[in-house]
Amino acid sequence: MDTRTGPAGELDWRDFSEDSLPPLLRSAVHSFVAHGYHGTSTRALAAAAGLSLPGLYYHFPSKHAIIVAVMDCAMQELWQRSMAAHAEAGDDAMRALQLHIECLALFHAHRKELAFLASTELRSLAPAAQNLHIAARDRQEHLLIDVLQLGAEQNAFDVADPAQLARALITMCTGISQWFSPTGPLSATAIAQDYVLYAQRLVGRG
Amino acid sequence: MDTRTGPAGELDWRDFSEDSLPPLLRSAVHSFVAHGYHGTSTRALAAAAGLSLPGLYYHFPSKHAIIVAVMDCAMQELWQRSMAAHAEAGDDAMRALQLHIECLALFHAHRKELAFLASTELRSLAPAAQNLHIAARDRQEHLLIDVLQLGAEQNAFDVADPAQLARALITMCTGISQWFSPTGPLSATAIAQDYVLYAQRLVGRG
Amino acid sequence: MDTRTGPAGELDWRDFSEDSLPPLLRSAVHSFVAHGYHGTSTRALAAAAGLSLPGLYYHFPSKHAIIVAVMDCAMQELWQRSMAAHAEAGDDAMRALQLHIECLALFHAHRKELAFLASTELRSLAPAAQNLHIAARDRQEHLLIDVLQLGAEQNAFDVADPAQLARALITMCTGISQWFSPTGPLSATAIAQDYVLYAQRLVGRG
Amino acid sequence: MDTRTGPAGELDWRDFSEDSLPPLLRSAVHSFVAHGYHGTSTRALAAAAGLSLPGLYYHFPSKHAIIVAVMDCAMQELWQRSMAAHAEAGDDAMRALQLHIECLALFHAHRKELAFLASTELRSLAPAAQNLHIAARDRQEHLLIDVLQLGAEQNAFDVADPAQLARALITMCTGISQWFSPTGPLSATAIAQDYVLYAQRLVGRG
DNA sequence: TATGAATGAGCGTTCATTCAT
DNA sequence: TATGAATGAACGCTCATTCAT
Repeated sequence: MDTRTGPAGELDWRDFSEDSLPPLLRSAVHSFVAHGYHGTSTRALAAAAGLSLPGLYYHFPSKHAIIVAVMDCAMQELWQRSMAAHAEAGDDAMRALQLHIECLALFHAHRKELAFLASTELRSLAPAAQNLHIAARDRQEHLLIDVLQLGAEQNAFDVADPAQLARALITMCTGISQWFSPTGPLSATAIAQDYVLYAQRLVGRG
Repeated sequence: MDTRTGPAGELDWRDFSEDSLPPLLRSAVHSFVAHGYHGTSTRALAAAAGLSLPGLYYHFPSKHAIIVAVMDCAMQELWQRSMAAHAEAGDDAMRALQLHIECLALFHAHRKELAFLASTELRSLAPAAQNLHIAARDRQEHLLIDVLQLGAEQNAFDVADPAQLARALITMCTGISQWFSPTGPLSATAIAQDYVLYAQRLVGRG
Repeated sequence: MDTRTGPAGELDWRDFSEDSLPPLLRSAVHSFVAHGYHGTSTRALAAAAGLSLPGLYYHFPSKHAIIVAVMDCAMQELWQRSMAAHAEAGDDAMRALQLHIECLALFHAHRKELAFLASTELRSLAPAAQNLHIAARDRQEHLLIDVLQLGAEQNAFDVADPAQLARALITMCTGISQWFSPTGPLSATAIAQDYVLYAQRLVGRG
Repeated sequence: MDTRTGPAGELDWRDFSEDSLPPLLRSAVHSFVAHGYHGTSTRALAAAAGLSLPGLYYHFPSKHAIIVAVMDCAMQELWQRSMAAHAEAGDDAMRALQLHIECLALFHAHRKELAFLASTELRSLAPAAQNLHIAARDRQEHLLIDVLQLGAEQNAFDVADPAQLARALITMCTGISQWFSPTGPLSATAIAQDYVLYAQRLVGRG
């Protein structure tokens, strides 16, 4: 929840040039996406990471801890980027919506595997971790609801049920992670622009 | 609201009063949704069905065959309802869009678990079954793409990239299965109406 | 142990024209030879016999009872043929040896599967049945030992250890069931003649 | 009775003082002989080896791999001993026959369980492994056929059908593994001598 | 007789995890 | 740090057998 304000500079929420995960988690994400949490064995995780099985357990206390780490990274990265986009938008509801959707779309395109896991493997978490992530997800969702609510109150948007529309917008963006391909015809940036247009239309101002 | 137009036997695509699954598959859907395919043991499936483990294997040759049966039912039911909706719409692109979205939304609300599985457990299928279901999913997707294309050509819609928008619409509707609750404040019918409005706006005619 | 003496005539111990097993046991022998007792399931037995599984259990109380029946048939048939051959031989030790070996060789060629089982699946029998068959096998073996002993005492044979030689002769003949083929170059009759010669040589009178 | 003729490293084919199997395979042989491959469970194998079930699978990838390893050892040991015996015999056909039979008899007595398995569980092997072992068995059989053929051509033996007689000799020796007991009245060496005599008689020179 | 439906026990195998080295 | 060796528990599945019909 720390949006850096120090000399190193504000986070550029549009920059996905650096990978956000340590190598071990990177390969774990790959495996989890391909076969699911329960469909991935610790041996497979170790092999994918180039480690022996006990080597894996040196870095993480359990298989569960690995997916928790993955999902923590996912939620944290999305949250920080969302906060940065929000900060850039200022008080304008329409601008906030545009940047929020752009942020969501970029994230689900550039971090498609991570994003996919975050929405898929919630059920695989132990109850405690699950509750934490549901809270984080709700917090993230409310960011958008608040934007829609604000826009509706300001008559900037024609939106009857902000919560309902927020869910529609979010799942729409989440879907990107299921079909986006970095080698496909559409760049992440182009997709994000399209989705911003979709969002404008959905709030009745397209 | 009986939309049957032909002789007895036509499907009323808005009628979800009857369950579409035999009891054994019904309980399997429940388990698979809760823990995923790989997270559900055959013993759990048998227990949920009120059977012993060999009893389960009397009815299905393998665990895999169970999820294939489930996904077959899902795709087939959605396809038949979609075709019926399409038939009701006739040649009007806007009407076709409205009924298609209504159909999708109703299905993902009323059959939320079945629909959720169909989009979640594709990766758990063996290659052959997977290919079959990818083909069915693509066929289903093209139904909507064609509507959007037609509307665009007729200038009924303002849509630049029908395939792209179709994916957005579909994932939007698919998302319903993740949060809809039959005991929640919104009925499936109400949600479907909202989503039809969303669709109209997304094609620039809302 | 009954060597028929009635009007139907003495058993022709060289005649293998009729199958000695009811069809169900016939197909069971086939399966047991191919995969062994423990490698053959009751389902496989039922299928091979053209029966349903409960149908199998109508005829036999258990899988074990089936192999017991098979082995009973094997031992009984060999015993009866051996007794008939013996009766034909009369008091001449050399003639008794010749006919005994001819009998063994013919049996292991013409009834190769049955004979193979009888020597292979003894270990699969329950203790009680196992003891019975070991006794029958020993009785059968003593038939030959007695012939050798008699011949040795009469100086018809040059045999130091009749029991030892009997085992050699018997396993030699038993081996026929492992490689004999009814479509091969050697007929059962020809093989039997060769083995009679082998036996004569082994008793030092070839 | 050290027959080594070359530099250190030549196998003494009459020396059975050392066990030829690692302990795990040793106990597996025991179990397989007692109950057959299909009648022996992996749990029984593990228990006999003093391991837990996964411990067994740490050393071997499957139950099948265990019996393959056993049969490989059996065939290889017999082959090496046979070759050494052959080398010792030189060009003399009768001497080759004598040593070959001595070698077979000693092997089937001293390695009775291993030898018993090699001739019993061929059918339990998967097709690929089965073909390999059939080839090895045929190669082993041809060793003796060639000796008989050579002796027949040299008029050292009176043998009409070398292949036929080879089978008789081999099954005769194989039979030893079924009744030999190290605590019985006959030593392996004594039995081997008897069987050499049998062989001499069978080739018409006893 | 024959079978559809079922089951307790056990199969071969793999799981996540541990620990001495 | 890293690994070879191990394990209790559970996996998907099949076994021989039964019984109502």
